[in-house]
Amino acid sequence: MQERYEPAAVERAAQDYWNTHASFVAREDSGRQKFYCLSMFPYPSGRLHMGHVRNYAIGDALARYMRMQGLNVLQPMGWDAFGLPAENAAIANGVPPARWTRENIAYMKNQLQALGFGLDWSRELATCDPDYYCWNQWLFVRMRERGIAYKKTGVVNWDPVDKTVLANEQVIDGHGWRTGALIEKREIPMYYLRITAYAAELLDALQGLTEWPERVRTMQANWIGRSEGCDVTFPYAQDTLAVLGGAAHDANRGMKVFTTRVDTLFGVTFMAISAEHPLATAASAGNPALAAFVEECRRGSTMEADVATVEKRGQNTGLHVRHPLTGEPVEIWVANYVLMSYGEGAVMGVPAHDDRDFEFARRHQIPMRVVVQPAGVEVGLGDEWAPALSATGVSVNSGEFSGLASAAATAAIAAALEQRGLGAKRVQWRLRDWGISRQRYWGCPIPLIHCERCGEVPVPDADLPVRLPEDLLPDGSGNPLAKCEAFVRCTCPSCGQGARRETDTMDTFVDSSWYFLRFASSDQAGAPVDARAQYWLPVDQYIGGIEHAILHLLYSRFWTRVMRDMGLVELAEPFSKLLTQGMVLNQIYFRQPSGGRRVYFNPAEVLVQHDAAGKRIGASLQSDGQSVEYAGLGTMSKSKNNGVDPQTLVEKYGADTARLFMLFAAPPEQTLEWSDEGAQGQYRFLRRLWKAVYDHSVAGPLSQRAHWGPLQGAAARMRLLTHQTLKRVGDDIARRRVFNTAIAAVMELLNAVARYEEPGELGRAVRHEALETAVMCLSPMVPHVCHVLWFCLGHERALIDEAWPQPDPLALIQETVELVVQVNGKLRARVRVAAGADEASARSAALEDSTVRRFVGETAPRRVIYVPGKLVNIVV
RNA sequence: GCGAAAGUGGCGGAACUGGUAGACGCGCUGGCCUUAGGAGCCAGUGGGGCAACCCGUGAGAGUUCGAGUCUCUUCUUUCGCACCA
Repeated sequence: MQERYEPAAVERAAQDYWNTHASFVAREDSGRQKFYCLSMFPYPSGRLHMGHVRNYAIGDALARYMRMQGLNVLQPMGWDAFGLPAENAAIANGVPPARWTRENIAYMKNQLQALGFGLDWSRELATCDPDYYCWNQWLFVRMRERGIAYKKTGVVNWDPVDKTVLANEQVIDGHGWRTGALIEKREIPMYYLRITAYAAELLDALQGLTEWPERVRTMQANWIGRSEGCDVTFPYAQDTLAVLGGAAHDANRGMKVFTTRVDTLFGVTFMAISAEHPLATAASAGNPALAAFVEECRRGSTMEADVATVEKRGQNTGLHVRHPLTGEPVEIWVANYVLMSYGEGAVMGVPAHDDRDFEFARRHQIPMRVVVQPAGVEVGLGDEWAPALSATGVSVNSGEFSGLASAAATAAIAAALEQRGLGAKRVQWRLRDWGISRQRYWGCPIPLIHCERCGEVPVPDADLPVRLPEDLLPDGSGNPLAKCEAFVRCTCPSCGQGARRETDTMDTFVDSSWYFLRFASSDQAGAPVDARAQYWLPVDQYIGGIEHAILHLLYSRFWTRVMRDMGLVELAEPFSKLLTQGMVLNQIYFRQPSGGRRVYFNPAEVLVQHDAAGKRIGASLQSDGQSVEYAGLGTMSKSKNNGVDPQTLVEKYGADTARLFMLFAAPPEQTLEWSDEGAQGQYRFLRRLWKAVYDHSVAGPLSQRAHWGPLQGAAARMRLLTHQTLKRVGDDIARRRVFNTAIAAVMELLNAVARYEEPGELGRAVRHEALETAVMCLSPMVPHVCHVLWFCLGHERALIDEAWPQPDPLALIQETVELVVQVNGKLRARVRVAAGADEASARSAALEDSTVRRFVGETAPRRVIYVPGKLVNIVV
């Protein structure tokens, strides 16, 4: 063993060993309990970033720990390889997305391997490979057959200059990112997946996901958004019928809305419809002011956050509906806050009992009518009314329903509506069907053919996959597939005549909605999954960013159920246990020349000045010594120039230090702040560990393995700490899934070993056990250095193949324990008592203490609280 | 706007089930060693006070023998909002 810790050599040796022994190639074995550990696969953006390192360090630590517990572990890796950045890179550099993506994959695979993650590369997949997306297409055709996939129109962001559909990300403040043109909303036909058919099941099953973070379950439940309410039809008045003409689809019925507060029906003073509502278009015909407003609403982005924060504006159509119970005319307004994509594209306006309607009515001087009197609130319609808006109470001004409590009024009014055929109780979901059509090149082609005679025809299974041509170059103006005649021209599978291929591709969320199933049988050429999925699934531990808490996880839960209903898999829930990892942040530094734009400097180039107490007092740029401004913490990004390349870190300190820092600096679920000094500190720790093992092992092998009898003094304390550490680390990893405290525990153990100076063979044996335990406990987190140190400690077998040891109960026995003594809840003393001391002896021990006596005084305690083994609280 | 979370020393964090606030690490201070290094070792480090002690977990209230932890109000920050992945 050499004295110096040299990470490069250590890591090469360990990785060579794992590779030659195929340590991480997983095989199905029905006789062994499996553990499927999955970290979300990366988008191949070019280089690994710190978020990846963190994600995979967590997953690998868990996988290695479970492997040492004797489980049959599968930890695969793949590439979420379709997506917009490849097209952006193509526009910027003129490189076809396929080449760019594949080069990135090759580079990043090298980086992952250098970090020494225990991955089964034999199952590697990339979603841009026809072997994979073939099954997206096959599954899509099956879903279309079953009515899960269907076609309807949807709203997209349209850039009128580039004449192209933009992603939300490409819309900046309502303008196109490249052209700067004002974005318009445009309706186009698209394919949707009927996720709403599974809404109830997806919601109910959340209760069974007890190993998911509570907040993720809450967010999903709110997203699915079950609400009980009532459909209400407001019959059209004569003026509206005249505008709609006889052709309108529901002209003879009326305007349908959904409400959760039908008890406020008598408070309706207006109706609000979306600018995209058919009636809005019809009413615009002879009304220039309205037409201008509808036109204005068509501009701007489709994002809900934008729509919801926009100033609530509206325009009266001058048309009316009739109140379903009173027959009174009600004005119809077009309002910019009503979404066509949610519900019916129309809402009833009850200003006195809804926040948004209240604001809208005030702005447009629409009358308000109070119809619910909450208990103990003055009726008034000024600002003071705001807290009462959504309250329930007793119905007033509601005809025959006045005097009923809100719940009773809801039931009675719904019944009255139903009797007239103008309404019915219904459950409404916030969840909308999933639009999967994208007018983009770098994605999975939707396998459809448009034939003039036969209409829309799916591509027959035998002709799948529809291969995406890989040599096209997007230029920012529309989908290059649409201009590729070689792709578009085809023959109709049904009539044999010339036809045109669909050029829309699928949302990349489709790709990631079932990749975890494919890993179980990635070499299966005849089906998307096979019987091996039954062995490996569900994923026992899924790890990924909190930003995926809703969409990706919900789509995957939906997709798995669809495959279940097709008989392809038996499970419904793909992920048993979920860990949502926090983001990686770094400091942001900049200078702002007067009148100029901010120039950002990478924190690595910045020198921070401290005062004598260690407080940060300023920062300057290393190169010129002039000061720079500190702008706080932010996620690592190019625009803020605060990224840290993991490659540099690995080259400087090695993979083990990179992993150790990521696991030590924060618990997995919290955000993590990058710190160069922190990483150095972890490197220092690994060096100390190395030195400790070196100093111990140069003295030669142990003369004999110890037979542990009862020990005394320092040796007993050392063994106690050793086995306490083993217990703590196991609990931290297996139960709590936290690594920072596990690592801290080993640091404490190593600090104690350094202070433990007992000479002789007994001392050496105790020290040996402590060091062995430290190496064992750290090995899931820093596997390379531990692999080598394990051999240095005299073992023949590789550490990865060792079984995780049990703590020795004998070493954990303590004869006395320290009790905290409080007087009136304030800490006053500590006393040692026998381990199993009863209340009487604990109490008398506490009262013997001089400080305690001083605070208790001469009077008898009013009450004494005793928590065995922990504390005595004397109340006086 | 709606939904979800988080606020603890100079900094990252620990305190898991209501029971010792600040483990572990970084930074900083002093010292030692030295073929001088961004190395290693030792000691100190929440604030106040000579001390006994007192004060301290974003702010404000409450429950309790006891609150960082539970309840309510409030402020700030972060994440998601359906075409970024």
